[in-house]
Amino acid sequence: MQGVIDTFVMDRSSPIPLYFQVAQHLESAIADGTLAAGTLLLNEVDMADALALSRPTMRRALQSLVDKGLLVRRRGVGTRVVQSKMRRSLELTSLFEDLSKIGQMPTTLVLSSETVQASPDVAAKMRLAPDSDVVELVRLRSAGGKPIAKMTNFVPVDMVRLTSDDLAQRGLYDLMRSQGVTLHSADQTIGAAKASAADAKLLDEPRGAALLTMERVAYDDRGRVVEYGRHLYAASRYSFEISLLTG
Amino acid sequence: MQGVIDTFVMDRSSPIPLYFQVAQHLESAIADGTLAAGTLLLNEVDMADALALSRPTMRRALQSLVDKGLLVRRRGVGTRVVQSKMRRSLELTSLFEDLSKIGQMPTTLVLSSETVQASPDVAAKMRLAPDSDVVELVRLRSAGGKPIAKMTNFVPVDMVRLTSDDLAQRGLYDLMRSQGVTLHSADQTIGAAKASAADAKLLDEPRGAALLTMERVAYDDRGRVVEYGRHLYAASRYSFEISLLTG
DNA sequence: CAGTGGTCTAGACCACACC
DNA sequence: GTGTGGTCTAGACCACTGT
Repeated sequence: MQGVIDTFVMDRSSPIPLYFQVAQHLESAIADGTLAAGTLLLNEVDMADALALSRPTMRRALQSLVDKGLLVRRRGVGTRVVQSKMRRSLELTSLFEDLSKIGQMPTTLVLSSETVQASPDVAAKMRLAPDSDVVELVRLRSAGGKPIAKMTNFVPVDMVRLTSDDLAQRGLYDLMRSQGVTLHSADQTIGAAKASAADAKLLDEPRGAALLTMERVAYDDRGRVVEYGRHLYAASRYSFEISLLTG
Repeated sequence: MQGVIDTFVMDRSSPIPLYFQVAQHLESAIADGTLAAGTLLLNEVDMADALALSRPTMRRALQSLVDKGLLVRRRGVGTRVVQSKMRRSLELTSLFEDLSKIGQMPTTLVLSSETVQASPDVAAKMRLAPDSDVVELVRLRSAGGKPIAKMTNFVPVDMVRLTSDDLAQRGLYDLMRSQGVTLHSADQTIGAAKASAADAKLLDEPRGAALLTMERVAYDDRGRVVEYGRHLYAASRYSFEISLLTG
Protein backbone atom coordinates (compact mmCIF):
# COMPACT_ATOMS: atom_id res chain seq x y z
CA MET A 1 0.00 0.00 0.00
CA GLN A 2 1.08 3.56 0.60
CA GLY A 3 2.68 3.20 3.99
CA VAL A 4 5.12 5.62 2.46
CA ILE A 5 2.93 8.47 3.52
CA ASP A 6 3.23 7.67 7.19
CA THR A 7 6.96 8.24 6.91
CA PHE A 8 6.50 11.89 6.00
CA VAL A 9 7.51 14.14 8.86
CA MET A 10 5.72 17.46 9.06
CA ASP A 11 7.18 20.45 10.85
CA ARG A 12 4.40 22.73 11.98
CA SER A 13 6.82 25.29 13.39
CA SER A 14 8.61 25.70 10.09
CA PRO A 15 7.96 28.75 7.95
CA ILE A 16 7.57 26.37 5.01
CA PRO A 17 3.84 25.89 4.42
CA LEU A 18 2.44 22.48 5.27
CA TYR A 19 1.06 21.92 1.78
CA PHE A 20 4.51 22.58 0.39
CA GLN A 21 6.16 20.18 2.80
CA VAL A 22 3.74 17.44 1.78
CA ALA A 23 4.28 18.19 -1.90
CA GLN A 24 8.05 17.99 -1.44
CA HIS A 25 7.79 14.65 0.33
CA LEU A 26 5.54 13.26 -2.36
CA GLU A 27 7.73 14.58 -5.13
CA SER A 28 10.88 13.04 -3.75
CA ALA A 29 9.05 9.75 -3.14
CA ILE A 30 8.07 9.79 -6.80
CA ALA A 31 11.55 10.80 -7.88
CA ASP A 32 13.32 8.01 -6.01
CA GLY A 33 10.81 5.36 -7.01
CA THR A 34 9.29 4.82 -3.58
CA LEU A 35 6.05 5.77 -5.28
CA ALA A 36 6.45 3.99 -8.59
CA ALA A 37 4.91 5.15 -11.83
CA GLY A 38 1.32 4.04 -12.08
CA THR A 39 0.83 3.68 -8.34
CA LEU A 40 -2.67 4.43 -7.10
CA LEU A 41 -2.44 6.70 -4.09
CA LEU A 42 -4.70 6.66 -1.05
CA ASN A 43 -7.74 8.88 -1.30
CA GLU A 44 -7.16 12.41 -0.18
CA VAL A 45 -9.24 12.16 2.99
CA ASP A 46 -7.23 9.24 4.31
CA MET A 47 -3.95 10.88 3.35
CA ALA A 48 -4.98 14.03 5.17
CA ASP A 49 -5.86 11.97 8.24
CA ALA A 50 -2.59 10.06 8.07
CA LEU A 51 -0.67 13.33 8.18
CA ALA A 52 -3.05 15.05 10.60
CA LEU A 53 -3.86 17.71 8.02
CA SER A 54 -7.12 19.15 6.84
CA ARG A 55 -8.45 18.03 3.50
CA PRO A 56 -7.98 21.42 1.78
CA THR A 57 -4.32 21.46 2.77
CA MET A 58 -3.85 17.94 1.45
CA ARG A 59 -5.66 18.86 -1.75
CA ARG A 60 -3.44 21.84 -2.27
CA ALA A 61 -0.35 19.66 -2.06
CA LEU A 62 -1.79 17.15 -4.50
CA GLN A 63 -2.92 19.85 -6.91
CA SER A 64 0.55 21.35 -7.06
CA LEU A 65 1.89 18.00 -8.24
CA VAL A 66 -0.90 17.66 -10.77
CA ASP A 67 0.14 21.06 -12.10
CA LYS A 68 3.70 19.78 -12.37
CA GLY A 69 2.47 16.80 -14.34
CA LEU A 70 3.52 14.22 -11.74
CA LEU A 71 0.04 13.08 -10.71
CA VAL A 72 -3.21 12.47 -12.54
CA ARG A 73 -6.52 12.65 -10.72
CA ARG A 74 -9.87 11.40 -11.90
CA ARG A 75 -13.12 11.84 -10.11
CA GLY A 76 -14.58 8.57 -8.92
CA VAL A 77 -11.31 6.78 -9.61
CA GLY A 78 -8.38 8.15 -7.66
CA THR A 79 -4.93 9.65 -7.92
CA ARG A 80 -2.14 7.96 -9.86
CA VAL A 81 1.55 8.62 -10.32
CA VAL A 82 2.22 9.54 -13.92
CA GLN A 83 4.38 7.29 -16.06
CA SER A 84 6.70 9.34 -18.16
CA LYS A 85 9.91 10.93 -17.17
CA MET A 86 9.34 14.41 -18.48
CA ARG A 87 10.86 17.13 -16.35
CA ARG A 88 12.61 19.90 -18.15
CA SER A 89 11.04 23.00 -19.44
CA LEU A 90 12.22 25.98 -21.32
CA GLU A 91 11.72 28.34 -18.48
CA LEU A 92 12.95 31.86 -17.99
CA THR A 93 16.44 30.66 -17.31
CA SER A 94 19.51 31.84 -19.06
CA LEU A 95 21.46 29.56 -21.29
CA PHE A 96 24.14 29.59 -18.62
CA GLU A 97 21.82 27.93 -16.16
CA ASP A 98 20.68 25.49 -18.80
CA LEU A 99 24.17 24.30 -19.50
CA SER A 100 25.21 24.26 -15.87
CA LYS A 101 22.55 21.68 -15.16
CA ILE A 102 23.86 19.42 -17.87
CA GLY A 103 27.30 19.71 -16.34
CA GLN A 104 28.91 21.09 -19.46
CA MET A 105 30.94 23.72 -17.63
CA PRO A 106 30.07 26.62 -19.89
CA THR A 107 32.29 29.64 -20.22
CA THR A 108 31.42 33.15 -21.22
CA LEU A 109 33.44 35.65 -23.17
CA VAL A 110 32.23 39.23 -23.16
CA LEU A 111 32.83 40.46 -26.70
CA SER A 112 31.61 43.96 -26.04
CA SER A 113 29.72 45.95 -23.46
CA GLU A 114 28.88 49.58 -24.03
CA THR A 115 26.21 52.19 -23.61
CA VAL A 116 24.65 53.17 -26.91
CA GLN A 117 21.59 54.92 -28.26
CA ALA A 118 18.91 52.37 -29.03
CA SER A 119 18.23 51.87 -32.72
CA PRO A 120 14.61 52.40 -33.78
CA ASP A 121 13.75 48.70 -33.85
CA VAL A 122 15.42 48.01 -30.50
CA ALA A 123 13.69 51.01 -28.93
CA ALA A 124 10.36 49.75 -30.28
CA LYS A 125 10.84 46.26 -28.88
CA MET A 126 11.79 47.71 -25.49
CA ARG A 127 9.01 50.30 -25.50
CA LEU A 128 11.53 53.05 -24.93
CA ALA A 129 11.65 56.51 -26.45
CA PRO A 130 13.77 56.62 -29.63
CA ASP A 131 17.46 57.18 -28.96
CA SER A 132 17.14 56.16 -25.31
CA ASP A 133 20.38 54.99 -23.79
CA VAL A 134 20.74 51.25 -23.42
CA VAL A 135 23.57 48.94 -22.52
CA GLU A 136 24.43 46.68 -25.43
CA LEU A 137 26.12 43.49 -24.45
CA VAL A 138 27.53 40.85 -26.77
CA ARG A 139 28.73 37.57 -25.35
CA LEU A 140 29.99 34.28 -26.70
CA ARG A 141 28.91 31.25 -24.76
CA SER A 142 30.95 28.08 -25.10
CA ALA A 143 30.83 24.59 -23.66
CA GLY A 144 33.33 21.79 -23.96
CA GLY A 145 35.72 24.15 -25.68
CA LYS A 146 33.30 24.78 -28.56
CA PRO A 147 31.23 27.92 -29.11
CA ILE A 148 27.51 27.43 -28.60
CA ALA A 149 25.85 30.79 -28.86
CA LYS A 150 26.35 34.43 -29.67
CA MET A 151 24.13 36.42 -27.35
CA THR A 152 23.28 40.06 -27.91
CA ASN A 153 21.40 41.76 -25.10
CA PHE A 154 20.01 45.23 -24.52
CA VAL A 155 19.23 46.53 -21.05
CA PRO A 156 17.92 49.97 -20.06
CA VAL A 157 20.80 51.94 -18.59
CA ASP A 158 19.14 52.50 -15.23
CA MET A 159 17.98 48.92 -14.82
CA VAL A 160 21.07 47.24 -13.54
CA ARG A 161 24.76 47.78 -12.96
CA LEU A 162 26.78 45.42 -15.12
CA THR A 163 30.39 44.47 -14.85
CA SER A 164 32.19 42.13 -17.19
CA ASP A 165 33.52 40.06 -14.34
CA ASP A 166 30.06 39.38 -13.02
CA LEU A 167 28.70 38.51 -16.41
CA ALA A 168 31.44 36.01 -17.07
CA GLN A 169 30.31 34.04 -14.08
CA ARG A 170 26.73 34.58 -13.09
CA GLY A 171 24.51 35.08 -16.09
CA LEU A 172 22.46 38.15 -16.83
CA TYR A 173 19.21 37.07 -15.19
CA ASP A 174 20.85 35.96 -11.99
CA LEU A 175 22.60 39.32 -11.84
CA MET A 176 19.43 41.33 -12.33
CA ARG A 177 17.57 39.29 -9.74
CA SER A 178 20.24 39.99 -7.15
CA GLN A 179 19.89 43.73 -7.78
CA GLY A 180 16.22 43.76 -6.95
CA VAL A 181 14.67 43.37 -10.38
CA THR A 182 11.59 41.17 -10.07
CA LEU A 183 11.15 39.19 -13.24
CA HIS A 184 7.59 38.44 -14.21
CA SER A 185 7.31 37.08 -17.73
CA ALA A 186 8.93 36.90 -21.14
CA ASP A 187 7.96 36.54 -24.76
CA GLN A 188 10.22 34.44 -26.91
CA THR A 189 10.31 33.88 -30.64
CA ILE A 190 12.28 30.96 -31.98
CA GLY A 191 13.26 30.76 -35.61
CA ALA A 192 16.02 29.73 -37.96
CA ALA A 193 18.34 31.59 -40.32
CA LYS A 194 21.45 31.08 -42.37
CA ALA A 195 24.65 32.17 -40.69
CA SER A 196 26.41 35.26 -41.98
CA ALA A 197 30.08 34.76 -42.77
CA ALA A 198 31.12 36.49 -39.55
CA ASP A 199 28.68 34.59 -37.35
CA ALA A 200 29.62 31.25 -38.92
CA LYS A 201 33.25 31.90 -38.13
CA LEU A 202 32.49 33.00 -34.59
CA LEU A 203 30.39 29.92 -33.90
CA ASP A 204 32.80 27.57 -35.68
CA GLU A 205 30.17 26.44 -38.16
CA PRO A 206 30.44 25.95 -41.94
CA ARG A 207 29.66 28.86 -44.23
CA GLY A 208 25.91 29.24 -44.68
CA ALA A 209 25.10 26.84 -41.86
CA ALA A 210 21.58 26.87 -40.39
CA LEU A 211 21.44 28.64 -37.03
CA LEU A 212 18.75 28.61 -34.38
CA THR A 213 17.62 32.12 -33.53
CA MET A 214 15.86 33.26 -30.38
CA GLU A 215 14.54 36.69 -29.62
CA ARG A 216 13.31 37.47 -26.13
CA VAL A 217 11.63 40.39 -24.40
CA ALA A 218 11.52 40.08 -20.60
CA TYR A 219 9.25 42.11 -18.33
CA ASP A 220 9.22 42.89 -14.63
CA ASP A 221 6.02 42.82 -12.61
CA ARG A 222 5.26 46.44 -13.43
CA GLY A 223 5.29 45.65 -17.13
CA ARG A 224 8.55 47.42 -17.85
CA VAL A 225 10.91 45.80 -20.33
CA VAL A 226 13.86 44.53 -18.37
CA GLU A 227 15.86 43.01 -21.17
CA TYR A 228 15.74 42.42 -24.91
CA GLY A 229 17.91 39.73 -26.43
CA ARG A 230 18.78 38.41 -29.86
CA HIS A 231 20.60 35.13 -29.73
CA LEU A 232 22.18 32.85 -32.30
CA TYR A 233 22.79 29.19 -31.54
CA ALA A 234 24.96 26.68 -33.35
CA ALA A 235 22.23 24.25 -34.37
CA SER A 236 24.64 21.36 -34.65
CA ARG A 237 25.33 21.55 -30.92
CA TYR A 238 22.27 23.08 -29.34
CA SER A 239 18.50 22.80 -29.42
CA PHE A 240 15.59 23.85 -27.22
CA GLU A 241 13.78 21.28 -25.15
CA ILE A 242 10.27 22.03 -24.02
CA SER A 243 7.95 19.97 -21.88
CA LEU A 244 4.36 20.97 -21.67
CA LEU A 245 1.11 19.79 -20.15
CA THR A 246 -2.34 19.64 -21.64
CA GLY A 247 -5.13 20.32 -19.21
CA MET B 1 -13.01 52.43 -7.93
CA GLN B 2 -13.82 48.91 -9.00
CA GLY B 3 -17.54 49.19 -9.40
CA VAL B 4 -16.84 46.85 -12.27
CA ILE B 5 -17.08 43.93 -9.95
CA ASP B 6 -20.66 44.65 -9.00
CA THR B 7 -21.62 44.18 -12.62
CA PHE B 8 -20.54 40.53 -12.59
CA VAL B 9 -23.53 38.23 -12.66
CA MET B 10 -23.06 34.86 -11.00
CA ASP B 11 -25.18 31.86 -11.87
CA ARG B 12 -25.29 29.48 -8.93
CA SER B 13 -27.39 26.94 -10.83
CA SER B 14 -24.84 26.66 -13.62
CA PRO B 15 -22.56 23.63 -13.80
CA ILE B 16 -19.71 26.09 -14.34
CA PRO B 17 -17.92 26.52 -10.99
CA LEU B 18 -18.32 29.87 -9.30
CA TYR B 19 -14.58 30.51 -9.13
CA PHE B 20 -14.41 29.95 -12.86
CA GLN B 21 -17.26 32.31 -13.57
CA VAL B 22 -15.56 35.04 -11.56
CA ALA B 23 -12.26 34.40 -13.30
CA GLN B 24 -13.95 34.66 -16.69
CA HIS B 25 -15.59 37.94 -15.76
CA LEU B 26 -12.33 39.36 -14.49
CA GLU B 27 -10.41 38.15 -17.50
CA SER B 28 -12.79 39.73 -19.98
CA ALA B 29 -12.82 42.96 -17.96
CA ILE B 30 -9.04 43.00 -18.24
CA ALA B 31 -9.15 42.09 -21.92
CA ASP B 32 -11.56 44.87 -22.88
CA GLY B 33 -9.82 47.48 -20.75
CA THR B 34 -12.57 47.90 -18.18
CA LEU B 35 -9.89 46.93 -15.71
CA ALA B 36 -6.93 48.84 -17.12
CA ALA B 37 -3.34 47.70 -16.80
CA GLY B 38 -1.93 48.75 -13.47
CA THR B 39 -5.30 49.02 -11.75
CA LEU B 40 -5.29 48.15 -8.06
CA LEU B 41 -8.18 45.79 -7.34
CA LEU B 42 -10.29 45.74 -4.23
CA ASN B 43 -9.01 43.46 -1.50
CA GLU B 44 -10.20 39.90 -1.76
CA VAL B 45 -12.51 40.03 1.24
CA ASP B 46 -14.47 42.96 -0.13
CA MET B 47 -14.62 41.41 -3.59
CA ALA B 48 -15.94 38.19 -2.09
CA ASP B 49 -18.59 40.15 -0.21
CA ALA B 50 -19.55 42.12 -3.30
CA LEU B 51 -20.22 38.89 -5.15
CA ALA B 52 -21.67 37.04 -2.17
CA LEU B 53 -18.93 34.46 -2.33
CA SER B 54 -16.71 32.97 0.31
CA ARG B 55 -13.15 34.16 0.49
CA PRO B 56 -11.61 30.82 -0.60
CA THR B 57 -13.75 30.84 -3.73
CA MET B 58 -12.73 34.41 -4.51
CA ARG B 59 -9.10 33.54 -3.88
CA ARG B 60 -9.28 30.60 -6.23
CA ALA B 61 -10.55 32.84 -9.01
CA LEU B 62 -7.80 35.39 -8.41
CA GLN B 63 -5.11 32.75 -8.18
CA SER B 64 -6.07 31.32 -11.56
CA LEU B 65 -5.48 34.72 -13.13
CA VAL B 66 -2.17 35.08 -11.31
CA ASP B 67 -1.19 31.73 -12.83
CA LYS B 68 -2.13 33.08 -16.23
CA GLY B 69 0.06 36.11 -15.65
CA LEU B 70 -2.79 38.62 -15.71
CA LEU B 71 -2.63 39.66 -12.06
CA VAL B 72 0.17 40.26 -9.60
CA ARG B 73 -0.46 39.97 -5.87
CA ARG B 74 1.75 41.17 -3.05
CA ARG B 75 1.12 40.63 0.60
CA GLY B 76 0.43 43.84 2.45
CA VAL B 77 -0.04 45.70 -0.81
CA GLY B 78 -2.81 44.33 -2.96
CA THR B 79 -3.68 42.92 -6.36
CA ARG B 80 -2.79 44.70 -9.57
CA VAL B 81 -3.58 44.14 -13.22
CA VAL B 82 -0.41 43.32 -15.08
CA GLN B 83 0.81 45.64 -17.81
CA SER B 84 1.99 43.70 -20.78
CA LYS B 85 -0.01 42.05 -23.46
CA MET B 86 1.45 38.61 -23.46
CA ARG B 87 -1.01 35.85 -24.22
CA ARG B 88 0.10 33.19 -26.60
CA SER B 89 1.92 30.12 -25.64
CA LEU B 90 3.33 27.24 -27.50
CA GLU B 91 0.86 24.80 -26.08
CA LEU B 92 0.02 21.30 -27.14
CA THR B 93 -1.90 22.58 -30.10
CA SER B 94 -1.32 21.52 -33.64
CA LEU B 95 -0.02 23.93 -36.21
CA PHE B 96 -3.47 23.83 -37.74
CA GLU B 97 -4.98 25.33 -34.63
CA ASP B 98 -2.18 27.86 -34.44
CA LEU B 99 -2.84 29.17 -37.88
CA SER B 100 -6.60 29.09 -37.53
CA LYS B 101 -6.34 31.57 -34.69
CA ILE B 102 -4.35 33.96 -36.82
CA GLY B 103 -6.99 33.65 -39.49
CA GLN B 104 -4.64 32.45 -42.18
CA MET B 105 -7.04 29.80 -43.48
CA PRO B 106 -4.56 26.95 -43.58
CA THR B 107 -4.99 24.00 -45.86
CA THR B 108 -3.66 20.51 -45.53
CA LEU B 109 -2.51 18.12 -48.19
CA VAL B 110 -2.00 14.51 -47.15
CA LEU B 111 1.09 13.41 -49.05
CA SER B 112 1.01 9.86 -47.78
CA SER B 113 -0.68 7.77 -45.13
CA GLU B 114 0.24 4.14 -44.67
CA THR B 115 0.87 1.46 -42.11
CA VAL B 116 4.52 0.55 -41.87
CA GLN B 117 6.93 -1.22 -39.56
CA ALA B 118 8.56 1.30 -37.27
CA SER B 119 12.23 1.89 -37.94
CA PRO B 120 14.54 1.31 -34.96
CA ASP B 121 14.82 5.00 -34.08
CA VAL B 122 11.08 5.62 -34.41
CA ALA B 123 10.30 2.55 -32.31
CA ALA B 124 12.73 3.76 -29.67
CA LYS B 125 11.19 7.22 -29.50
CA MET B 126 7.72 5.71 -29.20
CA ARG B 127 8.78 3.07 -26.70
CA LEU B 128 7.39 0.34 -28.92
CA ALA B 129 8.83 -3.07 -29.68
CA PRO B 130 11.04 -3.04 -32.79
CA ASP B 131 9.10 -3.54 -36.02
CA SER B 132 5.79 -2.62 -34.38
CA ASP B 133 3.19 -1.44 -36.84
CA VAL B 134 2.64 2.31 -36.92
CA VAL B 135 0.73 4.64 -39.16
CA GLU B 136 3.09 7.00 -40.93
CA LEU B 137 1.50 10.17 -42.07
CA VAL B 138 3.10 12.91 -44.13
CA ARG B 139 1.27 16.17 -44.64
CA LEU B 140 2.01 19.53 -46.20
CA ARG B 141 0.53 22.48 -44.40
CA SER B 142 0.03 25.70 -46.32
CA ALA B 143 -1.36 29.13 -45.58
CA GLY B 144 -2.04 31.98 -47.92
CA GLY B 145 -1.23 29.73 -50.84
CA LYS B 146 2.33 29.14 -49.65
CA PRO B 147 3.67 25.97 -48.03
CA ILE B 148 4.51 26.38 -44.37
CA ALA B 149 5.44 23.00 -43.01
CA LYS B 150 6.10 19.41 -43.88
CA MET B 151 4.77 17.29 -41.05
CA THR B 152 5.68 13.66 -40.56
CA ASN B 153 3.78 11.84 -37.83
CA PHE B 154 3.81 8.33 -36.44
CA VAL B 155 0.87 6.92 -34.51
CA PRO B 156 0.50 3.42 -33.02
CA VAL B 157 -1.88 1.46 -35.25
CA ASP B 158 -4.39 0.77 -32.51
CA MET B 159 -4.44 4.31 -31.17
CA VAL B 160 -6.76 6.02 -33.57
CA ARG B 161 -8.61 5.54 -36.81
CA LEU B 162 -7.38 8.00 -39.40
CA THR B 163 -8.96 9.00 -42.63
CA SER B 164 -7.46 11.44 -45.07
CA ASP B 165 -10.67 13.43 -45.24
CA ASP B 166 -10.67 14.03 -41.51
CA LEU B 167 -7.03 14.97 -41.46
CA ALA B 168 -7.46 17.53 -44.17
CA GLN B 169 -9.88 19.41 -42.00
CA ARG B 170 -9.48 18.79 -38.31
CA GLY B 171 -5.88 18.35 -37.32
CA LEU B 172 -4.38 15.24 -35.77
CA TYR B 173 -4.77 16.21 -32.12
CA ASP B 174 -8.36 17.26 -32.48
CA LEU B 175 -9.07 13.93 -34.15
CA MET B 176 -7.42 11.89 -31.42
CA ARG B 177 -9.20 13.80 -28.70
CA SER B 178 -12.56 13.09 -30.27
CA GLN B 179 -11.78 9.38 -30.28
CA GLY B 180 -11.23 9.22 -26.55
CA VAL B 181 -7.48 9.67 -26.36
CA THR B 182 -6.71 11.78 -23.29
CA LEU B 183 -3.62 13.84 -23.96
CA HIS B 184 -1.45 14.55 -20.97
CA SER B 185 1.91 16.01 -21.91
CA ALA B 186 4.49 16.31 -24.64
CA ASP B 187 8.22 16.75 -25.01
CA GLN B 188 9.36 18.97 -27.84
CA THR B 189 12.80 19.62 -29.25
CA ILE B 190 13.26 22.63 -31.48
CA GLY B 191 16.29 22.97 -33.70
CA ALA B 192 17.46 24.14 -37.11
CA ALA B 193 18.86 22.40 -40.16
CA LYS B 194 19.63 23.05 -43.80
CA ALA B 195 16.94 21.95 -46.22
CA SER B 196 17.56 18.94 -48.41
CA ALA B 197 16.95 19.54 -52.09
CA ALA B 198 13.61 17.75 -51.97
CA ASP B 199 12.40 19.53 -48.85
CA ALA B 200 13.47 22.91 -50.18
CA LYS B 201 11.44 22.32 -53.30
CA LEU B 202 8.43 21.08 -51.35
CA LEU B 203 8.48 24.11 -49.05
CA ASP B 204 9.23 26.56 -51.84
CA GLU B 205 12.46 27.71 -50.26
CA PRO B 206 15.86 28.32 -51.87
CA ARG B 207 18.36 25.48 -52.03
CA GLY B 208 20.13 25.06 -48.72
CA ALA B 209 17.73 27.31 -46.87
CA ALA B 210 17.65 27.19 -43.07
CA LEU B 211 14.60 25.31 -41.78
CA LEU B 212 13.10 25.19 -38.31
CA THR B 213 12.80 21.63 -37.06
CA MET B 214 10.53 20.37 -34.33
CA GLU B 215 10.37 16.89 -32.92
CA ARG B 216 7.58 15.99 -30.54
CA VAL B 217 6.62 12.99 -28.44
CA ALA B 218 3.13 13.19 -26.96
CA TYR B 219 1.86 11.04 -24.08
CA ASP B 220 -1.57 10.15 -22.76
CA ASP B 221 -2.30 10.10 -19.05
CA ARG B 222 -1.19 6.47 -18.76
CA GLY B 223 2.24 7.38 -20.06
CA ARG B 224 1.79 5.71 -23.43
CA VAL B 225 3.19 7.44 -26.48
CA VAL B 226 0.27 8.72 -28.47
CA GLU B 227 2.14 10.35 -31.30
CA TYR B 228 5.66 11.04 -32.51
CA GLY B 229 6.25 13.81 -35.00
CA ARG B 230 9.08 15.26 -37.01
CA HIS B 231 8.24 18.57 -38.57
CA LEU B 232 10.02 20.96 -40.88
CA TYR B 233 9.02 24.62 -41.07
CA ALA B 234 9.84 27.22 -43.67
CA ALA B 235 11.74 29.61 -41.41
CA SER B 236 11.06 32.57 -43.69
CA ARG B 237 7.33 32.27 -43.00
CA TYR B 238 6.99 30.63 -39.61
CA SER B 239 8.45 30.83 -36.11
CA PHE B 240 7.50 29.66 -32.64
CA GLU B 241 6.17 32.13 -30.13
CA ILE B 242 6.42 31.26 -26.46
CA SER B 243 5.22 33.23 -23.49
CA LEU B 244 6.33 32.15 -20.08
CA LEU B 245 6.04 33.23 -16.48
CA THR B 246 8.65 33.37 -13.76
CA GLY B 247 7.33 32.58 -10.31
C1' DC C 1 -0.87 50.89 13.56
C1' DA C 2 -4.31 49.26 9.98
C1' DG C 3 -4.73 46.76 5.80
C1' DT C 4 -3.34 43.31 2.72
C1' DG C 5 -2.63 38.61 1.08
C1' DG C 6 -1.03 33.65 2.84
C1' DT C 7 -2.20 29.63 5.39
C1' DC C 8 -5.12 26.38 7.76
C1' DT C 9 -9.22 24.24 9.66
C1' DA C 10 -13.70 21.32 9.92
C1' DG C 11 -17.20 20.68 8.22
C1' DA C 12 -20.95 20.22 3.94
C1' DC C 13 -22.92 18.86 -0.47
C1' DC C 14 -22.34 17.45 -5.26
C1' DA C 15 -20.81 14.84 -9.70
C1' DC C 16 -18.83 11.01 -11.46
C1' DA C 17 -16.95 6.05 -11.89
C1' DC C 18 -17.34 1.44 -10.93
C1' DC C 19 -19.62 -2.58 -9.05
C1' DG D 1 -24.75 1.60 -3.60
C1' DT D 2 -20.02 2.98 -2.26
C1' DG D 3 -16.01 5.54 -2.94
C1' DT D 4 -13.61 9.02 -5.33
C1' DG D 5 -12.32 13.75 -6.36
C1' DG D 6 -14.63 18.71 -7.16
C1' DT D 7 -16.74 22.64 -5.10
C1' DC D 8 -18.08 25.75 -1.47
C1' DT D 9 -18.54 27.78 3.09
C1' DA D 10 -17.39 30.58 7.47
C1' DG D 11 -14.62 31.22 10.24
C1' DA D 12 -9.39 31.72 12.42
C1' DC D 13 -4.60 33.16 12.86
C1' DC D 14 -0.29 34.71 10.78
C1' DA D 15 3.21 37.51 7.91
C1' DC D 16 4.23 41.27 5.42
C1' DT D 17 3.74 46.34 3.79
C1' DG D 18 3.21 50.89 4.48
C1' DT D 19 1.95 54.86 7.57
